[in-house]
Amino acid sequence: MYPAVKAEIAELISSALAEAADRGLLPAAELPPLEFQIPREAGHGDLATNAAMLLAGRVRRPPAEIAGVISELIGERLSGRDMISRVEADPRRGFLNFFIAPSAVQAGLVRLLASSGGFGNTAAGGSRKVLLEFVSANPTGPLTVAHGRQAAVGDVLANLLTAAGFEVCREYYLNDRGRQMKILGRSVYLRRRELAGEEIDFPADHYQGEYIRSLARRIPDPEEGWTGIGEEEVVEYCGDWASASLLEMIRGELKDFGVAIDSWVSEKEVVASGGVKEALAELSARGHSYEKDGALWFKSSDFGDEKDRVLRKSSGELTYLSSDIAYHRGKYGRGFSSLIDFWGPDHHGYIARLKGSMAAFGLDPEILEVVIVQLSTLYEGKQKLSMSTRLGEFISLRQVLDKVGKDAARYFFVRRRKESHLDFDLELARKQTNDNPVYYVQYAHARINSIFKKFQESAGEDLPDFAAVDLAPLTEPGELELVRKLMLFPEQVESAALGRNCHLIPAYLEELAALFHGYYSANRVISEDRKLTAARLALSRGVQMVLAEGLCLLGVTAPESM
RNA sequence: GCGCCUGUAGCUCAGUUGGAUAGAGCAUCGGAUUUCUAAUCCGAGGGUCGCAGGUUCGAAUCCUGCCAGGCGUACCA
Repeated sequence: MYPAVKAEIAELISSALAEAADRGLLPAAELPPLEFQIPREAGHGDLATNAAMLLAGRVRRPPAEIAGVISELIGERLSGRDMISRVEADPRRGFLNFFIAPSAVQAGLVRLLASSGGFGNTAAGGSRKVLLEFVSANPTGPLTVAHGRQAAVGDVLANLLTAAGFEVCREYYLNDRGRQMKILGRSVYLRRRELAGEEIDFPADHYQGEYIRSLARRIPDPEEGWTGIGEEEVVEYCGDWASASLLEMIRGELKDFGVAIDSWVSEKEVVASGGVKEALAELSARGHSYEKDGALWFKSSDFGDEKDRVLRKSSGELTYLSSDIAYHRGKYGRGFSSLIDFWGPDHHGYIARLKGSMAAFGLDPEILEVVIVQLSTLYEGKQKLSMSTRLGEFISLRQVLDKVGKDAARYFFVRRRKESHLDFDLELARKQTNDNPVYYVQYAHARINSIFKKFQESAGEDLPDFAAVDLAPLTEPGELELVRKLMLFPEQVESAALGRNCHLIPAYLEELAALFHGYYSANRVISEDRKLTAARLALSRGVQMVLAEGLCLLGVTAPESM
C-alpha cells in the first residue's frame, strides 16, 4: 500500500510545484528525491514528507511557507483521488502531513486477507543466491549460549532473506582437524586411562567438561585394543570418535533448536581434497606469500591487515587461517552473490586477514560479509550465571533449551541488536506473565483464535470468507491504525533482511500485539451488528496472519490457544 | 599503544536515509473484568541521549577530541 501512496504523493507535490512556478507563487525548482516518515503523533497524519525543507535552499524561502503553498495547491487536486484524504502543512517546521483515505487503508487489508501466506515477502533479492555460514562450532563440546545466539540470529536472518526474495543456503563449517582435535583426543584418552584406575595429572589446557568423562566411558575399544597401537594412534582414534559423537550431539541440539543446516563442510575434507595446497600455491604464484623463519607467511599487510600472518608453521603444520582461506576461496566459485559469515566478537581481528586473502586472489572482498554477533550473559533473575568455559562450567545451549524451551530461547536471542551484549534472563523467559514478550505476542495470536471459536459457537455459523468481507465498517481510529501497522510488515521484513537487523521483527510484533490488545480491550469484535462483526473478524484475521508469519520467521510457534 | 563493539529513564533496551514534544517494556504508584482469554487494558511519575566542540534550517543519529566498559591485538582456533 505505501509504495503506491508514496508515488501518488510524489506526483502531487511535483505537479503542485510546477503550478506554483506557473502562478509565480514560488521560483521554479526541481523536486529532490522525497523522504518519507511515519509520524509518531496521530495528529501529524499517516505519512509525512520533508519536501519543503529540502526545497528551502533551492527556492530561498522558509520551509513553512513552501509547505503552505504546496499543501494549498495539493488540497485543490484531491477531489477525485481516493488514496489521500487530506494534506496539512506543519506551520512551524514545514512538514507536509498526508492523511491516507480509509478506503485505501481498507484496500490494503483486502490484499492481506486474499494472500495465502507470504504477505511479508518481497522481491528485493531477485532470487540471488546467498551463502550464510553460522554457528560453525568446533566439535569439541556441546553448543554454548554464544553459539545459541549465533544460531538463532543466523537462522532468522536466513528466513528473512528468503522472505525478501533471496535463495539462501545455510552452511556449517566443521573444524574437525588441527590442534583442537588433538587436544580433544588426548582429553578423552587421558580420562579413559583415569577410568581404568590410573592417577592422571589432567592438563589445564585440555577440555575439562564432564562430557569428556562421559565420552571416555562410552568409547568402544579400538580393534587392536588399547595397547595394540602407539599412543599417537590411540589419541587420534579417540579424537575421531569423540568429534564424530560430539557432532551427532550438535546436530541434535541444532535440530531441537529449530535450525536446519543445508550444507556441512568439513575442514578435513578441504585439506584432503587439496584445496589448501591449491590456495597456497596461488597465493605464492601471485607473490602474496613468502618464507621467513621456517614458516610460510601471507603478506596480508598489503591488503589492509596490520601485519602479516602465518599460513604454515615452522613445524610444518597448517594454521587454521590457511584452511579457512581455502574454504572461503572455494565459496566464491559456487555461484553466490553474497557470502555472509557469522562470527563471535573475539574473531573480529580476523576479518582483515580473511578479506585480504580474498583480495589477494583477485576476488571481490566486498562479496564476503562478516557479521559479528555479541555475546550473551545469562541471568536467573538478578543473579548472573557463571560462564567459565575453562572450568567446563558454562551453561550449554541444551540447558537453556531445557529451562525455557525453544520458543522463548530463540525469541530472546533475536530480540536485541546483534551488536549489543545481551542480558538473557532465564527466569523472565520462563515466566508466563505479561512481562514476558514472547507470551505477549503469542497470546495475541491465541486470543484471536479464541474470538473465532467464540463466534462459531455463539453464532452457530462458519467464519466468513475474509477476503470477500466488506471492510467499510472499519472506521474507528484504532482499526485503521492496526491496518496501517499490518501494511508495514513487508517493508519491515525487507529492511530487517537487508540491514541484517533481526531484532526489528520482535519489536514490530510486540508493537502489533500491543495495538491489538488495546483495540480488543476498547472494542468488541463480536456484536449484534453483523456487518461490523464480519469486518472486525476480518481485521482480527489479518492481525493473526501477520503475527503467525512474523513468529514463523523467528522460528517461534504461533499457538492456537494458551 | 592500536583496532572493533558499547554508553539513551531506577533496570533491560528501541530509536530507519539527520526531522516535529527522545519512545517501549519492567519496576513504582493509581485505576479497569455482569460482556469475545486479566498471560490483557487505561493512566501517572521518571531524561544534562557518557563529556566537550564542530557541521546545518534541524543532531541521540554525521565529524573531531576526550571519558568509561567489553573484546581483540599468537607460528590458538
